[in-house]
Formats: sequence, C-alpha cells, structure tokens
Amino acid sequence: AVMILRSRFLDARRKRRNFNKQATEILNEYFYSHLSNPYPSEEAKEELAKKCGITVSQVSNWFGNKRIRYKKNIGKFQEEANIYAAKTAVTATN
Amino acid sequence: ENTNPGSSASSTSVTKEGSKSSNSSAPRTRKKRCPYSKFQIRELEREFFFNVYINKEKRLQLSRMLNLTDRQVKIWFQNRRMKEKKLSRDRLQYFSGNPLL
DNA sequence: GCATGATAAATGAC
DNA sequence: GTCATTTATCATGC
Repeated sequence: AVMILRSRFLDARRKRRNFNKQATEILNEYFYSHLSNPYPSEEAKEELAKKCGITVSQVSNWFGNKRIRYKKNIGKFQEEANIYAAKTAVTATN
Repeated sequence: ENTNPGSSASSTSVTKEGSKSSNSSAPRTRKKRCPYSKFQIRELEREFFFNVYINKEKRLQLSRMLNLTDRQVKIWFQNRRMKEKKLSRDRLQYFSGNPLL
C-alpha cells in the first residue's frame, strides 16, 4: 500500500487533473471580486484551499495562471467576468 | 547546444546589445526563459547533490562549463532550493492528513 | 486543437 | 540569502 502511495505521489505532480466545478467556482468568485487586486493573502489562500479541497500551492498556481492568462486576453474572459461580477454584486454591497 | 544571448563569458564583452546608451532607468526587457539542456541539468543537479549552497569559485567554474552566466547558476541554485523545500512540504501534507489513508 | 494545471527560468521585494 | 511573482513551456484532459 505504501509503495502504491509513494509511486502515485512521485508522478502525481505533472499528471494533471482538472479541479471540480465547485472549486473552480469558488476560485473564480474570489478572482473576479478582487479583480483590482487579485492577490489573496496567505490566510485567504489557506481558506480557499480548504473550501476547494486543494492545496495552498494549487491555489497559488491557479491564481498565477489566471492572472497572466486574464491579462493576456481580457476579451476572452469578458463573458466569464460578467457572470461572476453579477454573482458577487450583492457581496460588495455588504 | 545552448541558445544563450549574452551568456558565454567571451572575454571582454564590449557589445551589450546596445542596451543603455544614455538612459539607464528603463526596466529593460525581461530575458526570455530558455529551458536548460539535459546535460546542463545533470551537471547542476550533480553539484546540488554535493552541496545545496555553491560557492563562488565552483559557481564560476560551472557556469563556464555549461555556457551559462554566473548569475544563471546562482539563480538556478536558489530555485532548486525552493523546489526542494516545496517537495518536502508536499510530502508532509500528502502523508499526514490524507483522507485516502 | 486548445483549456488547464504544474513546472522551469527569471525578476524583484525585503 | 528567502520567497512570492511573472512568464514561457511542458504535459495532460477532453
């Protein structure tokens, strides 16, 4: 059993698996509701990781990829941005 | 087999790609990331195994051998140490609170 | 065929 | 020196 776990861990780094829809939802909500400063603190990352069921490193990776890919092609994410903007509009009003 | 713009310590580096003629406060264009060759990685890893911290003397020697700049070797060791630390963290996290165990 | 997550060079704050 | 990042590249999912 240990061997299986070990081998699975060693090659599990670049064997990518997509996050589930719920996790992506949570990450996107945070990203688009902090679009002016999409840099979650360490504490925020830990909370996001917990809610998404992923590691803090994965949260960092996600935001790193999201920031640059959004910046490189804002148009492509416009529709997505509008969706989450509407979804989190209530939150901003407190 | 190394595409290196201004790396090789080719004696007196006179031409700096016409970088800063007068103004020197420009952010300068970021150097394009160029993946190192298998050979370069092997040698870097070999030295990393001996000592995680490389001294200046060996650094210069290694940079000449691999056709990298002194700075590149220094940065590689820094990144490599960070990688090692991350691997340790992941290992810990994986074997501790794993729901599948 | 691109979307997406992870990793590898390179930079900058401190 | 560490360390969060940017950026390009890699490897996989679908």
